[in-house]
Amino acid sequence: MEKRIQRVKEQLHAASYKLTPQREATLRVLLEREEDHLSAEDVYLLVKEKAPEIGLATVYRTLELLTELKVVDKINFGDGVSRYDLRKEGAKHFHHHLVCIECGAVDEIQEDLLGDVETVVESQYNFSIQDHRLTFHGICYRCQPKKD
Amino acid sequence: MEKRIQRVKEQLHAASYKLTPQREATLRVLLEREEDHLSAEDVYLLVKEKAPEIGLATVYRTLELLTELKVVDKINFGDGVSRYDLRKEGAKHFHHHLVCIECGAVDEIQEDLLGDVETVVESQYNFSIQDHRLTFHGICYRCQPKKD
DNA sequence: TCCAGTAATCAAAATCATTATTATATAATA
DNA sequence: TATTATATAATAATGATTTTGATTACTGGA
Repeated sequence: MEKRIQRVKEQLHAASYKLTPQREATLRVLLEREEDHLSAEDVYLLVKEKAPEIGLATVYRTLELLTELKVVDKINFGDGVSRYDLRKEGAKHFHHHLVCIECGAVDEIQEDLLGDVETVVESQYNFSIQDHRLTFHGICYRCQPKKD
Repeated sequence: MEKRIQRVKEQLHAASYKLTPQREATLRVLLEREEDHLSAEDVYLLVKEKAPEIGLATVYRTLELLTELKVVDKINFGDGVSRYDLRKEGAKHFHHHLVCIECGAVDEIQEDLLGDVETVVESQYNFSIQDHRLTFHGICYRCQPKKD
């Protein structure tokens, strides 16, 4: 954990920003809740536990900054709020999501399923892919009708 | 064009809604601008040319209704506004998009590239897929650096 | 150490997309 | 025609996000 914070600190410095206590607290929340897809509000409430004097605007600015530095991904599942996801280190690509229409859970797929598809798109449409976003909507394993 | 309007009219009636002049004007805008990905505001401004007395809320309600009937798809590219796309008739699946990070153009891919991927996801994650959304971000053919 | 200049912060107000409300109009039905 | 349900326009309200203005913290010289 400390190592990752250290690395983000270096990234910030490289872009001539500083790792302030507020930014560090925000980052720690993101690291602790790595598996979740937190909204800005969620992050704010969690950061407040560590640093009660922080403001919502600061959290927004920090998340935006981290997005810019590609430390986090800003995702939008169409539910009206932006969510923030820590990028796996070294991951070039956005991972994929399974959104359950029953319970609303969002699961992740880490593997890159799109290798072949990308090749087709690149050549057929002469489109130079930087990133992709793939979301499946359906019913997750937890909500599958039980057969008994 | 008239045929498609007629068909939507039937769909509306089947769900006990009516094709009011405002709804028809909205639908006509969508048909005329089929290739675009219009925001609610865009649609509103265009409909206003035909039917100046229409209100923004009515456009929103109409778009919502058409989404419900699966006449249009409501898409979110993460730019803060929802966009509305007429569904190709008979299309079961959402089509895919190529979003250019240079010029902002949004192109469409009609073919379903995800058949194999879906099979993997369904079996491996025990996830019953209803729909999918795939967006590639990159540089479109128009913005490719010319080699001269 | 003191100071100037910049960066970062908080709190509050502003903005933007969207939704809810309300009163009115229009159409469908008895 | 009287009654009821639907749809509408205009406006207000909402909720997420951004901007603003005043304040504070940090940095590198005199």
